[in-house]
Amino acid sequence: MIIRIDEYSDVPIYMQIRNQIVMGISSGELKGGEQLPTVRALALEIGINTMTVSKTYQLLKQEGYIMTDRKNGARVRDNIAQSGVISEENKTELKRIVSEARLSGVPKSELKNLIDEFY
Amino acid sequence: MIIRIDEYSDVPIYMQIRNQIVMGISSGELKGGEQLPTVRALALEIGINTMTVSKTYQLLKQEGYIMTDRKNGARVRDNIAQSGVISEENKTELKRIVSEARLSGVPKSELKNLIDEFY
DNA sequence: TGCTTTGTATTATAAGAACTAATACAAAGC
DNA sequence: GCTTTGTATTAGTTCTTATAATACAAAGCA
Repeated sequence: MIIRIDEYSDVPIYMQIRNQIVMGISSGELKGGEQLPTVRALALEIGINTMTVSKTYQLLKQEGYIMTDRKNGARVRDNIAQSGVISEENKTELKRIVSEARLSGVPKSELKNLIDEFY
Repeated sequence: MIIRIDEYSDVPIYMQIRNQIVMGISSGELKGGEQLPTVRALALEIGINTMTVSKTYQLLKQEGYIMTDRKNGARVRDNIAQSGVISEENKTELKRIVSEARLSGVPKSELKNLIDEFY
């Protein structure tokens, strides 16, 4: 999987990596049990510090998306816990996005189409 | 309109205010031409610095949501420009939210219901 | 004319987050 | 023993955010 960093984005690098991996898991591009690049390999590929990647993996591990150990490196978890609910933060973010889209004249149907596309 | 600040949030204060005003405009709670609180009044109410509120208003003004002048203070714009498209940032954010929701076991229908609720 | 109120500008400062750097360590495999 | 893995440590830089204390220009009003 190719990770692309937007250096002009307000989103921190470690969060951009985290988000792309989460989206990769959801889309099926990254499958359960699949090995992720080593922290050193990914840091070298992107051109950033190894600790930044390490912190990304720690975050993903804490969130339950991946597992890490010194034997196998980092791998996508097979059974990701399903809370069944959307976090309050994401709900508020969704409301903000919908509000901005609505004020921009984007029709509701287009938003629903994006849900279909991303789900 | 009541502005509530979550002091534990990662979202900066000026951005929390900005987002709540944008959502207020979209929902209709804030109407075109309506006067917003003065920077000093809002700063006092929330318990923050006046410059923080001022910067929020400058941002909203730059984005085309409000108008400010020394005569009338800050008012919601009557005719907000409609680009008709969703920004790339918001599209990516939406994809992230949908991905996380899907991995959490939230059904697609629930996301669409939220679109209906927020639009 | 003075006073008030409006948003805004200025300058300085503090605090925290993000990222880098250089190095080292423990655990496991070969 | 050597390598590779994630991780820990310590230090430092840079940027953003927010505050503080004033001050200013423009307009309304008494």
